[in-house]
Amino acid sequence: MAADSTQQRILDSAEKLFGEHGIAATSLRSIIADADVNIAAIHYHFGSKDELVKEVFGRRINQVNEARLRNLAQLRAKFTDTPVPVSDLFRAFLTPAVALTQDPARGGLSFARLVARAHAETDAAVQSVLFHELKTVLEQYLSELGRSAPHVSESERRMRMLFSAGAMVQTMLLPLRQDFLNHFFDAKMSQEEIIESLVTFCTVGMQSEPSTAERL
Amino acid sequence: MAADSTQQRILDSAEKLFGEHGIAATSLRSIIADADVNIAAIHYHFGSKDELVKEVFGRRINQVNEARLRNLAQLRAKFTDTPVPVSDLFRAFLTPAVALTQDPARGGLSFARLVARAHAETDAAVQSVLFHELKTVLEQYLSELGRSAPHVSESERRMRMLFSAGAMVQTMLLPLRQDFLNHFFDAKMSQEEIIESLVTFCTVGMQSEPSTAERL
DNA sequence: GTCTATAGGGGGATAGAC
DNA sequence: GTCTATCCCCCTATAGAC
Repeated sequence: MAADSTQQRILDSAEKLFGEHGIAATSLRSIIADADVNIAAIHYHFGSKDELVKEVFGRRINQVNEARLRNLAQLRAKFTDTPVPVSDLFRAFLTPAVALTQDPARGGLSFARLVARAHAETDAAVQSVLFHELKTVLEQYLSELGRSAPHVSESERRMRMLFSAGAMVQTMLLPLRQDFLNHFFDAKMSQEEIIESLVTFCTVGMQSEPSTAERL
Repeated sequence: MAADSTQQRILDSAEKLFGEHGIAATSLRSIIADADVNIAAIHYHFGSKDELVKEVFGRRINQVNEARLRNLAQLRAKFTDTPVPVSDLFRAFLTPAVALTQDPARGGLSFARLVARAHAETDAAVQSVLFHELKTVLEQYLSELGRSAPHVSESERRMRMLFSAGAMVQTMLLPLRQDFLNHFFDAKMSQEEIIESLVTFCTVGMQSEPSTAERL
């Protein structure tokens, strides 16, 4: 079956190992060992390590960004006369990525880890593949936020969108740090509770008046 | 002079290259080329690459965390009867790290980049060196936040501290992405404005009532 | 403390048989 | 499409002269 083809097994193993050890630290030899394929197969199907990296990202990035755009379209259809509530916008934007974190069935956890890594990456090639489609999505959400939070300046909205993305990335990394942070977070929160907590955090942060914090 | 010693030059170059390309992708050979020293010197002074990594982190992590604790002590001395305002707590916590980002004089930018990378790292060794002292600092701030934001549950406060750290990391990475994000942020904000924007974002996020977002 | 030389291993990539 | 065998490079680390 197609899901167990050589290409698929290589992509799955590469995604897992890239996420665990980083791209540079992952050798093609460790990938072929994990995927139980031959070293030559990786060059036959992908040509080079760089091309393999692009394929690993390309396979999943689209599904996250497409889900974000679908969610946004639904909200726009629902709120025709009034601006979409900011909390709904953040829930629509954040859920597809964070939910991937707890989808161990199809290796979502590995990809979540890889995305989190990529967000801290400054390499131009990785940045390019990661942000190419994300930029379009961000501009759409920012345009909608212009209607939902008109009292906040454009540059401030973009700044706060960056803060929100940062909070999201740390949330995505959370399941991967159980060994270390188990005693830092005493109470176990469910996935839904974590997402709602994140949505609230980003929403009030996006909405706040610039001078609000001085009184807090 | 001591600042130009072989060890210092190795540490400076290693910090710069680790931040730019990642630890695994940085060879000792590229470090000695940048530092203009001999390959054997690196082993003579540090023993191995792993030990060098520890030294690179150890040299600067302390100064950030010590500044955070100094700032906290000052606030505690200033607010003896009333709780310290949340905004002051975040400013005290966030400024030492973010300010490092724009201290190109002594390579602070390189280390900021490295720290940002390390925050997305799941490798146990890196996590250990990064969070060993940070944990103590976090617990002190969380303890103070317990007095300043008593209406928020303990687990929610810790969650929101994680979100804030994520926002901080993305802020630290900001100066490194000028090539890509120049057209995403139209208006240039000063370092002080960025920090204040981040402080406001984290403060209102930490303070918010759980049900607040539903109305936004 | 600093150098050269080299050991010893692992890396990506390719040629050519099947 | 998949295999074996191999090329050639770069890597970390060390030995030993100065």
